[in-house]
Amino acid sequence: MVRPDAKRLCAMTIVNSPFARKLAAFVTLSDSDLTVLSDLYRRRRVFPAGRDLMHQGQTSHPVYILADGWACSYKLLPGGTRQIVDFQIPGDFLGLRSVLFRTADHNIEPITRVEASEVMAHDLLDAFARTPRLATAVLWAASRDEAMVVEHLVGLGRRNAVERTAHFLLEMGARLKLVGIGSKAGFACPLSQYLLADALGLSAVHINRVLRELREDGLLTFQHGQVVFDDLAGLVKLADFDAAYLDHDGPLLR
Amino acid sequence: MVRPDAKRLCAMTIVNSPFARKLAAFVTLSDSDLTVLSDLYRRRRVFPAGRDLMHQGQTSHPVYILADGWACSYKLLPGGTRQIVDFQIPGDFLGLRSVLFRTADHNIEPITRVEASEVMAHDLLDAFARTPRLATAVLWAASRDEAMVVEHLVGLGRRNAVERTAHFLLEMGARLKLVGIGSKAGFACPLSQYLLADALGLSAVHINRVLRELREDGLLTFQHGQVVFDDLAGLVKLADFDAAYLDHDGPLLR
DNA sequence: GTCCGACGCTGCTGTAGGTAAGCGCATCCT
DNA sequence: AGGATGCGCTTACCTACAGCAGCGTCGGAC
Repeated sequence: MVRPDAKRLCAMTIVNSPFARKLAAFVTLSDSDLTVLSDLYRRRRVFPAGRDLMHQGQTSHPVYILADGWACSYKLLPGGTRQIVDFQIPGDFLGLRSVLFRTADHNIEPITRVEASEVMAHDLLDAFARTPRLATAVLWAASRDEAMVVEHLVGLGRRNAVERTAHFLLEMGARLKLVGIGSKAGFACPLSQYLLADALGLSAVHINRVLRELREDGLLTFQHGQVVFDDLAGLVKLADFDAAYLDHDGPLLR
Repeated sequence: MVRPDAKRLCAMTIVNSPFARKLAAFVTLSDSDLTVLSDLYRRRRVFPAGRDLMHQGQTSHPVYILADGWACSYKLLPGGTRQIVDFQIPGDFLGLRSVLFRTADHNIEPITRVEASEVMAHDLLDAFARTPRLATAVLWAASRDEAMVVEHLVGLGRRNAVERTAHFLLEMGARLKLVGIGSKAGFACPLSQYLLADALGLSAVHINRVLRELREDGLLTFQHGQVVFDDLAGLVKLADFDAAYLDHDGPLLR
């Protein structure tokens, strides 16, 4: 049996993890929630940048919680091109959706060196059974992820390159702020223009044009791995970005 | 208490509903699963074509199971344009995803006259608790829906107009075949070229050209509300469509 | 009847964004 | 030092698609 103060200490260390910070944005987590959470963190693993850690068609892979670094999930097309569906940042799940299917339907590639905790599906369900609030928070986070995919889809279908790029970078800013990396001013961004292009359905050359345009219009500067929002209000208006997303500080449900 | 043979009769009538047919494609449903299912069907409602039955920003709306007709979920953009995220056909949920959020993040519009069963979130969770297999099947169906949204996103990002249109119509064909409407040969399709355009991120005029092109190449005919696959193999190849999707007849998990 | 609105179809013109190619500047290797 | 290699940046040219305008057909309202 663990002594209460040791438990507390454990909860203290976990509370600043990106995953906990993200969930805490949806519901207020109790100490017991946090200790259950910390159990999920045990099997920490490290992956180098560039080598896929999940392939489409691969059967029965584990689920990870990203602790550090960036990854992306993408699909390959026969022409050799690819479409990046979403980027994962600290606090996000890797491969949660495809755990229900026996086979993954997309690839996941670490963009930087990545640290992630491997979670057994069984342990996760077990944790849900013990702490319903945690289950609610995770489901909520999953719904938010899906809503972001939908927003991405809308952008690809009906927004032009500039709006789309602005919207994307605003959204990344909001997500990073939520887990304590980055702020309203900007964020450190390890994405190359090629990655941006594959995510936004554009060519790398055109991404370059778009970034220059945004820079020259005094809206946003993306240089040397750093995104700076030069005119946040202007960007939000241009991209039709839901600003509530960027702003909320406390949990939505107490 | 219902007599066993009455129960059986009830299960017999429900088994041919689109919803049950769809779930049965994922897991084999027992008689008791089917009776639980039939309880969900009680509050049947009818909606006329064209008038939205859910608005983005609307709070605390119910969930429906579509029994007859077509609907679409879409998002409006400030320019007055819209992007259709997905079409719903018999057997599909309406508004399942946004039930976790307090407010819906998209609109749902009936394309034809629509019959749908209103389901209380509580009843649904109750049904899940009683029949885990049903819960599995529903989760599976939800995952499939999300996978389709992802595939739609990939199409918008990296497929040209012809491939995208072909892929879309193949997918609708596969979905309709699953619930017993339509076949490998084709299906009845109430979508106007304007709706197609809003879903595929194109203009209605260009959809028209694309459909003509597909027709002239002997691949597919879409005329008078009827889609006919003239050259299924050619279409599958052109669109890079996952044919396994179209083929499976029995449940994936027994 | 004839008016009117949906919807489908086509031709013309403009443009957003793709493709190809090349340069500069880092970093890494040998 | 010299050559790879990767990434950012730019220019010139080309195409897939949008926008607009117009015309035909069907079906419903009056």
